[in-house]
Amino acid sequence: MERSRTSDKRNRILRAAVKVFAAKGFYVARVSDVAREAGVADGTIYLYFASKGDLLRGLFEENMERLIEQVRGVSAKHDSAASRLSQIWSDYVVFVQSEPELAEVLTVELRESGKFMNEFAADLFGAFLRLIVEVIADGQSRGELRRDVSARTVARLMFGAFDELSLSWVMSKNKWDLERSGKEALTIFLDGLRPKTSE
Amino acid sequence: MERSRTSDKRNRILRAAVKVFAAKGFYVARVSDVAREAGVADGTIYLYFASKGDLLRGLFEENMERLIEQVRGVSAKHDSAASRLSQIWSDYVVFVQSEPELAEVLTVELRESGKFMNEFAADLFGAFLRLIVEVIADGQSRGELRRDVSARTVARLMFGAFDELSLSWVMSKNKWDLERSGKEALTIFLDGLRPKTSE
DNA sequence: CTTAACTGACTGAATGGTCATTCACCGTGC
DNA sequence: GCACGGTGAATGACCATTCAGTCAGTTAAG
Repeated sequence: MERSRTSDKRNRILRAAVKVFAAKGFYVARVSDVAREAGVADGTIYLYFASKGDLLRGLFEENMERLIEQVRGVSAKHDSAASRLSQIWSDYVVFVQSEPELAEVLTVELRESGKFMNEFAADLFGAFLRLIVEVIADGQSRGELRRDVSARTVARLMFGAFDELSLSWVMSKNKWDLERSGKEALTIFLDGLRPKTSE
Repeated sequence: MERSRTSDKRNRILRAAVKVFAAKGFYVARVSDVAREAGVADGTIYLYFASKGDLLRGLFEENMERLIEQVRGVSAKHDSAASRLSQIWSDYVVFVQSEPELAEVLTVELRESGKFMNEFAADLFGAFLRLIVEVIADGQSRGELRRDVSARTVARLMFGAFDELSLSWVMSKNKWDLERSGKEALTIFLDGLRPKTSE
C-alpha cells in the first residue's frame, strides 16, 4: 500500500543520482541537481534517504550487490579457472558498456568515499575481491595456474588492470573497443599465469 | 629577494596539504586544517596559492613532474623493455614506500579531481602514460614483446595493476610486502608479454 | 450523489551552519 | 617611519536539511 508507488520514485532518484554524480562528482553535485534531474522537489529526496551521503551509500549497496551476485553465479557454470576469469571479465565489460555512468560512479567515488564511509564501502569491495581470490586460489590448487605468486596479489592486479581499462574507456567516451582490449588483457594474464614447465 | 625565504613556507604548506588531504580527502579537508598543520595563519596560504583548488593543482604539478622526470631517465640507462619496465616499477615502489601519504593523494584525488580540473590533471597523467606506451611499443618493434596486443592497452593494464597494488598497500597500512608483490606482478606481465613462439 | 473531514506523499522557500576567502592591522628589519 | 610578510577575525556564499503548507485521493456521512 505504499511500496508499489514509492519504489518508483526511489528508483527515479537513484537513477538521477547516478547521472549527476557521474557528471560532476559527489562533492560538487548539489542535492538540488539530483532533485531536478529526477523531477521531484528537493525535500522529496529526504523522504527516501536520510542524507546526501546516505544516497551514495544506497547507490553502492544496491549495485555492488548485484555485481557480486553475478560473479558468484559464474563459478557454478564454469569449471576451469581460465573460463571463470574469462566469463567474469566479459560480464564486467557488458556491465560497463550498458551502464557507463553507473560504472563511473562506482569506480571513481569508491576511492574518495573510503574516507567518509570506510568500513561500509570497503566491505562491499572486499567481498567482490574475495570472490576473485577464490577463483585464483582454486585454479592454483588444481594446477591450472602457477603457484609461485600469491592469489591475493594476482586478484588485485587483475582487478586493478580491468578497473583502469574500463574507467579510461568510460572517461574517453568510448573512442576505442573495450571488448577487444579486455580480450587482449585476459590473454596476457592467462599466458602470464601458466604453470611454469619446471613444476 | 622573495623566493629564498618564501620557498620554505610554500613547501611547508604543500607538505601539510599532503598530510591533511591524505587523511581526510580534498573535499572534506578544511583550508584551516592545512594552515594549522603547516603552522601558519589561514591567510598565509593565500599568499602562495590562489585558492584551495590551486593548492591541489600545485601539489600535482610539482610531484607528477618529478615522477615523470624519473621515468624519463630510465630509458637512457636500460636497453631492454624488460629491464626498463622493471626499473620503472621498482622506482615507483620506492616512491610509494617513502612517501605513502603523497602517493595516496596522487592516486585517490586524481580520479575525483578529473571532474573539476579536467584538462590539467589529465595532461600530467597522460604524459606519464605516454612514456610507458613508448617503452612497450619500442619493445614490440624490437621483437622483445608480443605484437598481437595494443601497446596502449598494455600500458594501461600495467599502470592500473600497479596503481591498485600500491593504493591497497597504502590504505591497508602496509600489512604485507609491497616489493615482493610488485616483483610477482612484473613476472606475470613479462611472461604474459613474451613473443609467441609461432612468430 | 454531494459534501465534509482526513490522510500522507510531495513541495520549495526559509533556516542555519559551515567554510573559503578577504583585508585592516601587526611587528620586525631596514 | 616605512615596507612587507604574515595574521586571524569578519564577511559573504553557498548549500544540506527542514517543515509549514498544498493537493490529490480516499473514506464516511447525510
